Amino acid sequence: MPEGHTIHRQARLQTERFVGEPLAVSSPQGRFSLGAEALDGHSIEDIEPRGKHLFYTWDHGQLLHVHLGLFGRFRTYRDDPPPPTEGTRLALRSNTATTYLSGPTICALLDEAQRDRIIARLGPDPLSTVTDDEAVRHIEDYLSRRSSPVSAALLDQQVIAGIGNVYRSELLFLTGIDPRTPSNKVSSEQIAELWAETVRQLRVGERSGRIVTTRPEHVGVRRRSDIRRGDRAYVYKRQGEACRMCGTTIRMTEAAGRKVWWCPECQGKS
DNA sequence: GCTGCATGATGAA
DNA sequence: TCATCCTGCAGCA
Repeated sequence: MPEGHTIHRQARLQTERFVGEPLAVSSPQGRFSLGAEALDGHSIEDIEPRGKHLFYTWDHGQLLHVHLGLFGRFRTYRDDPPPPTEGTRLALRSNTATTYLSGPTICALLDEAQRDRIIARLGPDPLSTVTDDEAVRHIEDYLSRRSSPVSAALLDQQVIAGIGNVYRSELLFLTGIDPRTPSNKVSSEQIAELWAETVRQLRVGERSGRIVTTRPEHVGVRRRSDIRRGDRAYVYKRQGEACRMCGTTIRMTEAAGRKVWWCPECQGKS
């Protein structure tokens, strides 16, 4: 679930459901009890997504920081929520909705200086208001200074904030870039295209709540909504299978300690 | 029931 | 590069 699109989607949905009314806040699991106590009965004024981070501003000035990490998950219920599971770190309850957070890497109160430091370390967020020129310039600047593979750079949140391991493989495929290309050998045109594709894809992900990068005509259906579960990606986790574009066998390698999949024919021929 | 793996990130070595 | 933290689930006995 959790790449940048999930975070922005949650910010949007939770804003609709929770902002502006007093909430019952608790930590059924107990690991955030003190924090929950400090928030209980107060209301959220603002929820700000940045890359994979969520920052909640409360009416009494408290700041809540949530990062889902690899396992974190929000579960939201409109009417009668089931009892929270044992692992529920944070429960937010309004009159009409309940959200349970489990498995986050971070769920903690912080101050403005700490928040600002986190934000300062992040590259442009494709779902926030940054101009394309600024973003491309930032990425170009960063990539030009390194010779490590572009696939490693793409997981670095300082380069682009919000890309994770699924989008990494898919975006490199969609832009025809070989994942092993040294960062400083990626052309300006490719960087501009990579950014545009990133914005496009994360917007689709934010709206649909899932990562779907394939186009209907490439997976044998008419409409995007008909795309089957196993057909949502061009290369991610498809090692040994045929490329949906050219039929070449998809390959896998590792970069930045995580798996990357790519098509040796569609990527890196330029 | 147990094992391994996963859309993440950090700090030590 | 490795170990570590966070949870859930598929696959297997």
